[in-house]
Amino acid sequence: MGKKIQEKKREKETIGITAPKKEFQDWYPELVQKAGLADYAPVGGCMVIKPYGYSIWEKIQQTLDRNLKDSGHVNAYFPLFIPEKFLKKEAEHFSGFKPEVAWIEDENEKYALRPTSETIIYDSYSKWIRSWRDLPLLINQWCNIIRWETKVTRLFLRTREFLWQEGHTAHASCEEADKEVMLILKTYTDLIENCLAIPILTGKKSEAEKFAGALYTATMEALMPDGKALQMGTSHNLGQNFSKAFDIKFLDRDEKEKYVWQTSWAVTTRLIGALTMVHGDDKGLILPPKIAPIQIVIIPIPFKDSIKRVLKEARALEKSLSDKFSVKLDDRESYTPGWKYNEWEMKGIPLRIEIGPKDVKKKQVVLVRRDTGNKLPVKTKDLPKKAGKILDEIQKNLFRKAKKFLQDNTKPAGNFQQLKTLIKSKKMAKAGWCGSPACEAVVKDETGATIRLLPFKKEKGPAKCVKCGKPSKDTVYFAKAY
RNA sequence: CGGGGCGUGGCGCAAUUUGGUAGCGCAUGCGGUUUGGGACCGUAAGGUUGCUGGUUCGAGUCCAGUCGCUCCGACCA
Repeated sequence: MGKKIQEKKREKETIGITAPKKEFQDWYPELVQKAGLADYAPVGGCMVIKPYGYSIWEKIQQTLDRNLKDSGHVNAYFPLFIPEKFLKKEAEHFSGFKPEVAWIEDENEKYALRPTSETIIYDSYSKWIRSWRDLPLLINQWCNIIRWETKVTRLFLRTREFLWQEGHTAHASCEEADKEVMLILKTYTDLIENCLAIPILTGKKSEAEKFAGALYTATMEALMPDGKALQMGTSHNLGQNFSKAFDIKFLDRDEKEKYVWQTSWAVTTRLIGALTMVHGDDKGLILPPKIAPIQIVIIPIPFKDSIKRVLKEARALEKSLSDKFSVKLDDRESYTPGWKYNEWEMKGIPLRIEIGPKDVKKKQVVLVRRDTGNKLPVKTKDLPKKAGKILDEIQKNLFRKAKKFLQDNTKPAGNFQQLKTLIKSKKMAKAGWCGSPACEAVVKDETGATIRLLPFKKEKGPAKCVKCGKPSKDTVYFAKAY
């Protein structure tokens, strides 16, 4: 008897996620696969985004696309293949991307599979832009990107092909381009903090870390549970580097011919990886309500003598909730309620409604929060209002928890030894920097950490450079990165 | 690109040490009983052991090569 129970227990442990979040290296890929987000592909370095994972991407797309269109951006599509001579036109850009470009060729020409589309798009811009009246030009593209990484480390975070949107704008002045960079940063921040509930730090990249070919790069950085920073999105002011290389000129109001000022910016399917890592727990994924493809799952408790009545009630619930929320009624007969609880918890559905014969009798349902696991009986008539309120709370709670993690794991480093210790203990370090690339390089060499960003607003911090001890120019954030 | 690990039904594993013709759990199909936290009984189907070659009467097992996946570094969204 004891033996049987033991066997039973062991079996149970093999269902669902077996690795706890503490064992982060195992937990993450297991969760991604078991929650139905993605799978390994039969092609080296590539992944299959499964329907559930893709539906999260679609939610991200919808949210961002709407906001971009509201601020005057339009979508277009450019070729996957970029002639080598285009890619070479901006020297810094080319040398930056060269190591990870995949090529195909025919008898006439060698083509890059786009690692990013600045060059192919700006060839068109040189034809389209003639006058100040053509500006600003605000175009976005949703597409796939190829970067032939030598090795793949993680689903969603590093693959040879991934999905993204890339915005490419042209403006009459540097100030306008600056404004665009910040507008996009704000749009991204809204997506990432308000919808994905992931707190971020924003600032500029150092010269060493900026986009190849940019004047400067604005970045959003989030901290993952293993202490590594994840770049969530970037927005670059390209200055006139590309417009000079691609001859994108316009006649301004003052009748003078000028080169345009450009920006480019992107977020990728990597956001799904961040979402998974930041909010997930031992039971699986936890999706913030604003990005969850399914916000509420209804699980009927079927007893033989009451199943019809319960199902009828469950369907009525689904109908009454579905104009306000995205609802799924799981009325599959071949799975027990307990099985379904675990399944939908693994998939991270924020709110579960249980309804059984007892509830029908009492004109109530039981609400269960994914983030806290709390169960709460609610009168059916109060349900839409109450559900909305709880979903709001879950959204806020997830952000609050992630914010606390970010704060608790960001510590000041007064000297190099402290910096080393912090990085080793998986923290993000706030430290002074004299501004010299040499100090930056030594830190990277000896700790593995890079400058993730220089905050836009100068922050108070250690007065001396963490490496050389000279007066600090900026307070910056160091961390290892994905 | 450097170092480690692993490739056996869909998934997780056993059999490899000592060569003898592949087994278990989960999942799946069917029949039935069930269902308030991963139900149970019965039954069926499913594998040229990553690939190529070698040794042998005989290879999942030994040898060589190769491909893939994965972890740790370097590089990168």
